[in-house]
Amino acid sequence: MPERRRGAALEKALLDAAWEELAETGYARFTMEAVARRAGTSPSVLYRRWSDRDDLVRAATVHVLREYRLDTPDTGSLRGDVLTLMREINATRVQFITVMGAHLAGYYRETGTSPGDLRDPLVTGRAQALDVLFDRAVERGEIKPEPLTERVRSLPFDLLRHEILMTFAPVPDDVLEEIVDTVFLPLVLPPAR
Amino acid sequence: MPERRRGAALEKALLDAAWEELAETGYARFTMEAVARRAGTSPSVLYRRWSDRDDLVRAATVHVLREYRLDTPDTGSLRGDVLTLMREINATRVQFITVMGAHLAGYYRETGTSPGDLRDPLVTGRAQALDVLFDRAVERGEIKPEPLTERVRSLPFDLLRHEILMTFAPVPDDVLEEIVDTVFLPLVLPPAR
DNA sequence: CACCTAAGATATGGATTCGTATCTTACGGC
DNA sequence: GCCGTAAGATACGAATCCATATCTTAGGTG
Repeated sequence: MPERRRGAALEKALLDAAWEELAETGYARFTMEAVARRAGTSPSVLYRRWSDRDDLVRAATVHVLREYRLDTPDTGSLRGDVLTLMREINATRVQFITVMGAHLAGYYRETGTSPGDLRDPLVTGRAQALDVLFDRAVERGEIKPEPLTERVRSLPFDLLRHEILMTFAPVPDDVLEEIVDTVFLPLVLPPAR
Repeated sequence: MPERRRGAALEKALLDAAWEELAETGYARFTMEAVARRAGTSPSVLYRRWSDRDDLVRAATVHVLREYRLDTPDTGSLRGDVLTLMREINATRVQFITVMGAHLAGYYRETGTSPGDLRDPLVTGRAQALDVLFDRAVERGEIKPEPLTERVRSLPFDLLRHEILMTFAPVPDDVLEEIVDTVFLPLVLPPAR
């Protein structure tokens, strides 16, 4: 009677369910049975694909990671571009950052990894978008052609991530603007005096 | 034969054991039996004081929080003072920040709180130390008398916390210096040009 | 249309842990 | 030196969850 999913479609449904479960109940209460129930199937289907709980957690994380991609904004100013990126992250990644930073603690312990190991692939992807963005700012004459250090370039995003990790919630927009206007831009723009 | 601890001494030993257990095995594998074993006693002693697991976790966190206090450095320069504080945090608080930021995820979920709620009492305590420190920098003529925003004042510590949360490890000293020299000081010192 | 693979349901053994109950024994107060 | 309180040990029922095994059935393949 019920339609029976197969192959890739089923696998995606399982991984999505696992991720949602991770986000909602956390790693400590992450059970195979709950994932199966959420996906509308049974534990056997999970064990057929992943050997145990941690294997599934790892697969779900990688799966979600692959879906994330930011496209490069072009608002005409460095301020607008960076703020657009931050707003995008703030609107779509709070759950991911929360899970990555907090709920996976048990996973890190068992695998000897840390949140940075999950973050790095994302960051290198974003770094390319940032390259374009800073190049355009140089062309417009907004900033000097000397390349910025990686720390300064990632500064607004590090601060945003920090805020999210402290509050487990989206960051108010005026805080985003504060970060850009009182911390980031003063460091990269030539002093206006 | 064995000496039997009582009252406050016993309670402190129990809370310390609970905290160590939290730091070493994480919240997910935090069991009453393990805490009791580490403290050299039995579960009944724990249940006599705290109604359940989360109650003990909460008490242990508050207990450790109360013990933390930074004394205000006076090295003769703002750079030295801030770096001294950062090195102190880096040397003594990595475990606490890791537990606070990551291992307590389950606790936050149940209590509806977030790491920021645990951090705030610490920060307000530190803010007073920072007041003294910035006042001295003004007196020395290092920085202008206009008060800095809270965001800029806490910037090096937020970045330090962020680094620790990403790596679960102490931050290399040259990274601390990089944060201070390429991000913090350029924002608070008058431009040297 | 017959066959085979895998989906999905269900049962289960084993391990872990929670929280309570019961008992003995050390220690402090009087 | 007696006595009550609480420390500490031990046992236990109930619940949870992991991981596997077994079985039925849907759906794709030929």
